[in-house]
Amino acid sequence: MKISTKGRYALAIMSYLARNYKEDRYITLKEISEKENISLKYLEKIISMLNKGGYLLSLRGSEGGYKLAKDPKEYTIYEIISKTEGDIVVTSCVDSKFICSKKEKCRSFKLWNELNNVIINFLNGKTLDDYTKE
Amino acid sequence: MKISTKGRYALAIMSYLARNYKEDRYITLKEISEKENISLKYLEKIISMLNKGGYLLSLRGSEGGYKLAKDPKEYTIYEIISKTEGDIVVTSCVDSKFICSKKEKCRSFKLWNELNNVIINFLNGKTLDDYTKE
DNA sequence: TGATTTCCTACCAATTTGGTAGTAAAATAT
DNA sequence: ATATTTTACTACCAAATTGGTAGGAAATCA
Repeated sequence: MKISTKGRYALAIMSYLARNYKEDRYITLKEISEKENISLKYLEKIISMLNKGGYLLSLRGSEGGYKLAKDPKEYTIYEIISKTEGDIVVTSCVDSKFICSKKEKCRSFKLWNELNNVIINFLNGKTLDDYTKE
Repeated sequence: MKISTKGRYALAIMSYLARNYKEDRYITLKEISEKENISLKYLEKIISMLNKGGYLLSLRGSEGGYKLAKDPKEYTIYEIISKTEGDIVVTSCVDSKFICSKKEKCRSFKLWNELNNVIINFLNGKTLDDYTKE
């Protein structure tokens, strides 16, 4: 029942980019690594999970780096966490891919599905902008 | 971000005992193991975490087994889960034992602490009786 | 062309998860 | 008494996950 470092570091990266959103420059992982005290190599791995399908903008070479593709208000915390940790499913039966004929009647499914929704609604209700300004 | 089998099986055990609460007899793990399809040895391990400080009543020998020490309405789901999984702490900094001078100002702490409370409140708001009747 | 920085693949140690095995101790049935 | 049942306790183990590291290729800019 834990958010791993992957998710927490992902949020740290995104928040760093959000705080520098107005400057509109590419920010290197080296800079984030030094300011946030996270290993560069680990950051590379984490950001590669975020940097898919145009979720971020990136550029190689000097003066390169990463920046947000859209306004911090348009990123939800849930998105950021689930891109790194995978979909939040407190038990595997809650996963929509999980096939179980007893779902309708199952006490256990009902409980965990409800808990899952409580968590997702909470994380979907907050944007990166909310988080960064808080 | 998962509830492990330990917590889920603990709930299955407790719910089984709750469903038989009115009969007022000791119920063997063998019976629960067969009805719920969980290995006897694993159940022993899990129930040993629950059976502490008078949380359950137990008796050895034939006609022995386990039964609830109080009414199903007086057990919360949170208690049951935390006895087997440990306290729910979505990040270690949320733990009251964790000392960090930045807690007051920390965005990250605020977010995870709030999420933690959302989860705990949800699980504390439901009793074993609610769960069993559902 | 040299420095910088992302991108990609592979590897690895430590921890957690999900158990199993064996035996001792207590209570009951015969 | 003693055989059976059932909890109680300790130790072990394989597989998966977590939290990284290492090395090099490819792109971009000065």
